Amino acid sequence: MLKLHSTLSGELEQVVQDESRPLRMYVCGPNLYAPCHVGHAMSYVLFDVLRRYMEYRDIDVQHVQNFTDIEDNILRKAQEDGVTIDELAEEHIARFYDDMAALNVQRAHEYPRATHEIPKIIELVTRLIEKDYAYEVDGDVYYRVAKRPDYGKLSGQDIEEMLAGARIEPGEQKENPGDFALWKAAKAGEPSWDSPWGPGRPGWHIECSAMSLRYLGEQIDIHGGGQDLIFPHHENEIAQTEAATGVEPFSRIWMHHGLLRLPNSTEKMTRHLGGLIPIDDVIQRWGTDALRTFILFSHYRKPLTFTEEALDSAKSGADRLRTAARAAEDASPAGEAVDAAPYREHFIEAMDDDLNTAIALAALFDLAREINTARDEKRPIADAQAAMLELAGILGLTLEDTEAAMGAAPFIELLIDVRKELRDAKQFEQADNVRNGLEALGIALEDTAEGTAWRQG
RNA sequence: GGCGACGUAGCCAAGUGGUUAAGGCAGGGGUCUGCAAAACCCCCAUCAUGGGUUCGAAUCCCAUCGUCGCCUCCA
Repeated sequence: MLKLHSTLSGELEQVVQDESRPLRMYVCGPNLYAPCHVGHAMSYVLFDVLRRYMEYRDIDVQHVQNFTDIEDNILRKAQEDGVTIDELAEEHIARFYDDMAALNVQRAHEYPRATHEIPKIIELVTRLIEKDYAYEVDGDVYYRVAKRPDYGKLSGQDIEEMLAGARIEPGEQKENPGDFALWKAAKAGEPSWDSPWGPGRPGWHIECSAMSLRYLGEQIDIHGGGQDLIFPHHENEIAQTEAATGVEPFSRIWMHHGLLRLPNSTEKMTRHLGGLIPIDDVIQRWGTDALRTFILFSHYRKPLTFTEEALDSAKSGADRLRTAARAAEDASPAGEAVDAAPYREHFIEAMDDDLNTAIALAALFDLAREINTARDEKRPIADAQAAMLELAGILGLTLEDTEAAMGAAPFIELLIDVRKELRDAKQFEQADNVRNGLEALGIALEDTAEGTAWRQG
């Protein structure tokens, strides 16, 4: 039984699928004003692993992730670049899909965009006004926080405390400093949509509520995102959605992960501050398996620091798994075959316990050792290797050589033949030149009793 | 100031009351090899500090020091 920690209850909650429908998972996606960085990769890889594992455990998942394509940063960036917000969004959505493919992240079932959901947003705001949870002032619509006694339940904040510290920006006409905008009246030059309150645009939090309601219904099973979204974003989503539907809790489980920190710093990575690391840079240098291994080496609720050393270490580890999973079995194996069952059980036990990927990986490393030992002893390993690839696949690890290396395979084989002739002639110096030359290109040769194998090193 | 986390070997990191504190990386010593590489074997921590609770604590409590996140637009 899979259990996940919920921020709302502070405890482990059982993940169970309602028999009448798929399990509903909503993950907060990016705001589309800049490319995604490694911190986003960490988030999306985590939820990808969660989904893959749930599916492995025969849970049918409906996975929705939003694109927020209207908010202050996007308006500002579009203006700076002299493009429309739509053009800006399209550019970053295309890049997002490329990044997800490179990360081996499975596509969500739906990727709704805020600006494509305006009717649903207006409907939701209207309902909140009707229920007296929201009020309109000069074309702005605000959520009335004080009407919700349990406001703050997710972040553990006390409403009185928060209101004491909050401020009203100039030009805002809130009843209460803690109130937040559901709808913002259009300013000159900004894109806007017609609404019962005049032309305007949605506030920051409302789009997620609207999209979640439209694509997943009034109550969902898992709502996820980074810990930086707990307040105010998710707190406000809960307030809006529960007020509008009367259904509590809006999401059974609120799942939040720790944030990635910058190298040479102890602070989190964020696009506001610069110094970001684009996802494709990391994948080009270390590879997808290494990046995913780096992320999964620690528990998702803890912060993680991005360092080159840690990525190198993760890459070496991933290579070790790949070597064990891909090594050729002896031509005529004999003796006791490796039994992967105990490792599979260990893996499942770890994953069930709030997605303990560090222990799940440890189980794979233990299995790798046993496979390697059995291979040395010429015992059957193929079944165990298949099990290993299956379990690694749950973590989204392919344990494959890159396409570039695969494309070069015929040439590498040719050089191996040449080197063999040199070795047979005891011309070791020249043979070593071939090997060293390949190594410089990232190809390592390994001489075995059956001949010479090569791999990416 | 409020709320929430965290501090385990050279590095990353699991473990949250009870056999010898997972796993990875790096390092040292072996086996194998023409030499390597890979692989395998062996070695490498008493858990920030100080108290306390307990038969027993890295695990619970208190204090101290240090670090981080959130407290309105960030995964």
